[in-house]
Amino acid sequence: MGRIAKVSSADVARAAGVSRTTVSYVLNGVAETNIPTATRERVLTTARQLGYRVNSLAKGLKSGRTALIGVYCRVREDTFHERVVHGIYDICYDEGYNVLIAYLGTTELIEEESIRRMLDYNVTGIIRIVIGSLTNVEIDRLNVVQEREEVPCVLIDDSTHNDQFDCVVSDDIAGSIAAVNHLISIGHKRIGHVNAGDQTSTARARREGYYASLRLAGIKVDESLVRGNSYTAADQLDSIRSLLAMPNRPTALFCPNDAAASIAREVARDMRLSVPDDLAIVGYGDSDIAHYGGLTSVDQEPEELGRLAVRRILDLNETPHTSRKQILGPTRLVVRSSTAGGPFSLTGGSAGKARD
Amino acid sequence: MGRIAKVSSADVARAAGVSRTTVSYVLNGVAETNIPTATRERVLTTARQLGYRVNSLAKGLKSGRTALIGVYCRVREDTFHERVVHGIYDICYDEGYNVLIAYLGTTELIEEESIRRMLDYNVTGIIRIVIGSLTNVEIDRLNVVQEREEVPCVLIDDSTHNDQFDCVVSDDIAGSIAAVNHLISIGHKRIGHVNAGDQTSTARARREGYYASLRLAGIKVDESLVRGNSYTAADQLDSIRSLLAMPNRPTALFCPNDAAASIAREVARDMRLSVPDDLAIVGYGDSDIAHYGGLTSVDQEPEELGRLAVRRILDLNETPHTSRKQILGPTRLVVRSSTAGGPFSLTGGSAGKARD
DNA sequence: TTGAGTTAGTGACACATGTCAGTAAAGCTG
DNA sequence: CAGCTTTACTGACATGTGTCACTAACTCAA
Repeated sequence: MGRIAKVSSADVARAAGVSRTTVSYVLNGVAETNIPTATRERVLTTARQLGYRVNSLAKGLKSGRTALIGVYCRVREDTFHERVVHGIYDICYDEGYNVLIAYLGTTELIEEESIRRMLDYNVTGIIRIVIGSLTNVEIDRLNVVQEREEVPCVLIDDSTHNDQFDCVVSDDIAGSIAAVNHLISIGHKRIGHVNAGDQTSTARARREGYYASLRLAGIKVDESLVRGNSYTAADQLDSIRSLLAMPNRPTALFCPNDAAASIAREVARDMRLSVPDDLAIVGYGDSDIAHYGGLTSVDQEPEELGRLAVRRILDLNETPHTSRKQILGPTRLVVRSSTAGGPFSLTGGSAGKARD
Repeated sequence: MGRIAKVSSADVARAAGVSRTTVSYVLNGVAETNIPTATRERVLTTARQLGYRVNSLAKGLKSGRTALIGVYCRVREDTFHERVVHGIYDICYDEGYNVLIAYLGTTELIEEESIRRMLDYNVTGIIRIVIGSLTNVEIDRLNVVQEREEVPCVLIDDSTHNDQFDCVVSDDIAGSIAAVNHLISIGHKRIGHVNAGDQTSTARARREGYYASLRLAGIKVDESLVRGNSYTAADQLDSIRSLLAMPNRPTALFCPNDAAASIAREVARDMRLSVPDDLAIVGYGDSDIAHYGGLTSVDQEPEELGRLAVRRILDLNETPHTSRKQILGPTRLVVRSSTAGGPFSLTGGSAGKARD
């Protein structure tokens, strides 16, 4: 009934009739020592029989490093974080790592303390999922972690500081080009862009992709079709209303996130504009909003961003002093009824599934 | 440049001119030993000056328990998980705990191993976020954790096994009653329910709430208005189509999740039915789908479920042998345009915010 | 036979902590 | 001032590892 005493390597040693050192050598596969296969097998089988598991705390205490990876972000925003963390766990599981997570609020104090607590567990690395942009205080703090504590840090979804930190971002330019190319390919020429400003690297890249696509297609850029300067919903609502109020309004909108696309559709509904006939809409991120709302969108495959980040941490852990690297993740256009017409169906996209 | 050597309690002892034992007593506030305030202060200030932090690994190794709480779930489903984990972190932060997270796939092996890894770190407790229902294998495994390893377990969002496990669920009956009451209050009498079957406790409770609300209002239950028997999208699509194809079809639908509500709206659109005039729709969960799609929905406040679960774990940790408890979390009806009409606005609900 | 070299393995330390048992000094009491 | 109690503190052990340095036994060529 009571707690089962955990078996230690000493227990295994006793049962196998060897010293604890031998057990350790066998279990860690130390190459320099030559242990005959007979005893090696004997140790391994008794370890298995006793259900031995290495004590992660003791191991970490001794070695100064645990198989833990810390992940944190400020606040929840649609399903992006969660998909990233899912990808992070994928690789961590395969590599024998565990994931320590923190959801910070807006207070600086909490961030400081949360990072310290991760370091208290001697994590192998820290992944910061960035929404928006980092403050100077945050940058300094991460620099301390990286330089002084020598714990590798990787940023996800922000390449603004790619000179100071390793970062993993999805290829927003390629994704945006695919999105706008799609609109062009179904006949649109006046395509509006809900600009999200210069603050974030994602907003800059998505706008850049928009311009690039038009250029590639030989469509002259009309600057009056690019409006807005932040990701805030209020600003997006304003931009969309003003775009659709133009005398020769755009026939399609490329939005930098699904929230904006969703707002656009609601505004269109208010204006009695039919989607996609009067107005085609493309969002970005392939969130549940897009999946369930039938919005064409660009999937950033956040899981893959998470996987890439973990792999980078593990690389840095083996060869610490490589130069900073920016890694691009894939994107994928998911076409739905907001650009394609036709009746509603359940297919397409990977963002969401039914839950209870 | 190099790694800063971490300060140990021995360093503090040396600097303060006392023994390590004294440092330990002061820092842990051991009551039995009488340490004069002078030395106590001296120890505390030198600890602060040196930036001393207790080594969580050594502490955990010695005490057999770490300030870690393990959380795991099978797969991502809209934003529910993430909001729960956010709430979990809230309390964990306040109480000095860290959160270990695992996103399992569908393989049994991964679950077994993931739990074992958490136990390898001597976690204080394990929280299982249930989507759908538990298999017998899973139940057995959690029982082992709880009984043999004596690590408290709490289930979130499933009360089916409330005799064996502590669980935290949102009050689905109350939430459903509020939702259906709302439909009744705006004049609906023929209200359909997209039934999600008997497999999950949430589905049962939401259906029960539907019946209860009708009964309270004195509306006779028409069983032909209750269709479907699972949470799968295909089944829901069938049920909704069949409900809306009835000769005297319902004027309102109460759906057991937002995915179904979203499907209902798309089906209505295909049928040229106006929402909410021809058909009012209420979802459940207040996910991003609802928030951005203007769906009236019931917010389960998943953060609160997470908070309650952590508090329960901490309680169980202090007084282990209390009997199993089922804890109910609050719900909140969020009215939007799918039942209320009026132009689109940005207010209402807490599920989502704009992100980059 | 002897010295060198190999094989197979072990003892002991260090990591940072919590805590039990012990102890020297001081204070108090009769 | 002996004897007891209290104060203020410490030494030593235990937790489970990884690993360095060391050794006893054995092999083998000269």
